[in-house]
Amino acid sequence: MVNRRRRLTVKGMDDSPRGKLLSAAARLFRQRGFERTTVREIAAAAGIQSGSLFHHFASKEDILKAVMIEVIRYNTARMEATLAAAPDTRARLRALIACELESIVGDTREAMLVLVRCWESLSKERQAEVLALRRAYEELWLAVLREAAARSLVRVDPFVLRRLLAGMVSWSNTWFDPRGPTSFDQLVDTILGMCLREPVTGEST
Amino acid sequence: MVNRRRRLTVKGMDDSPRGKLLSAAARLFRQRGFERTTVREIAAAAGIQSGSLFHHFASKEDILKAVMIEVIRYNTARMEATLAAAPDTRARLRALIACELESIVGDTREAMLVLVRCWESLSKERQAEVLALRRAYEELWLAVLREAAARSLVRVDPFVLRRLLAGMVSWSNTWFDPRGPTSFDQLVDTILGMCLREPVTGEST
DNA sequence: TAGACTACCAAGCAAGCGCTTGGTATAGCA
DNA sequence: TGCTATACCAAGCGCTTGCTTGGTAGTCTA
Repeated sequence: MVNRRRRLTVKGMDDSPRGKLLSAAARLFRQRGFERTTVREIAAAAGIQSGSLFHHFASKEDILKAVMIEVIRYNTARMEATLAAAPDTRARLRALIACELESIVGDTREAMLVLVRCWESLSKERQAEVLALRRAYEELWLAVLREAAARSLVRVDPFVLRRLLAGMVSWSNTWFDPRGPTSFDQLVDTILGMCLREPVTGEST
Repeated sequence: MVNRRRRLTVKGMDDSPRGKLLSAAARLFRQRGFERTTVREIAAAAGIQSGSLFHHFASKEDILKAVMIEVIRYNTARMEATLAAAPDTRARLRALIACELESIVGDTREAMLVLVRCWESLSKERQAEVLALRRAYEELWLAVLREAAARSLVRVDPFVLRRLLAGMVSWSNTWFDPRGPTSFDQLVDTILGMCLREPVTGEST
């Protein structure tokens, strides 16, 4: 299902001049943080001079926003496709966890870290724009969690459970190593098991 | 037990000139981020001129490190005291969760957010110094989690469980409101219930 | 051919930053 | 009294930053 071996380029971050800038920016923002990444560095990483960069983006902050928007779009689409293929509520819940974890530790890791770590560097206006897009993604989550609660699959209130899950998955970027003792699927099942009313068979790690 | 109504000053951040600087810095770093907080702003918030600040700290980054060290010390001491008063393993696990949550959403909220959010702004050398101190705190966690696993109180491997818990608790700073529908104690019990092998009675939110 | 569009270059501006330097003032102690 | 330590002030240094400005070059279309 989800290809975890290859770190794919986020859609929208292709080989066009704009795409190259976004890719370079995502990587540098993740490595150095937004504030400590200069436009000269981004331009150099994309193979152009710094003044040229302002032909594509009005400001450094607009680059940050664009990185965030691209990764949200990509992962929302993936989540929708994956949900559509899940046969029941429990499978859909597992798919949510797996997709979000994949976005954080897999192919869109860099850009997702930018979303989480550079959020405060975005102005309130731009945050609002990004949040508007993020809302659709969050609705996917809440719809499935409400369904799971209605079927007594989970014990915790959907609002709270979503946030506890977001914490577990987001934090995994600080420690999860797919080559470590815990595999990706094991971690997904562990997290799922912590949410379900009854333990999952064979879920212990 | 834990006083959650009053936002206490972190020890070490008293009314001395140095303490006033640390308090001001913690607040500004949390509000603006490390990079976007200038030494002029910190000095002004503490009631002095910016040049004077370097009498107390060698660099801006040393201020950041000091904020982190103070909050780790304070919370480690609190955790130790709280654990000493817990009668059994389950109570100790609950105490860990409650203490960490209190540090994140309660009295040391500002400084804890600085620890989490400004971590990347610290040089590797200083990160190592802070981590050395943090290790004692993490050992408190792992000791209790190992005990819980040995008594079959929890299903998940202690190493993994600690990290999933860290995610849930850390992320709570983005959403938890003590005046909201979920109380502090309810949230503690919810998180605890997700860790235990058997559901906690009356734990649903 | 000329104009519009895309994409880039090079130079440099204005603002702001962490930190230094040379000083003053006060308190405590021998 | 003189020295030391603590704590502060004020001015300014050298450097960095995001962005502007004036330009060149290539492609496409009427």
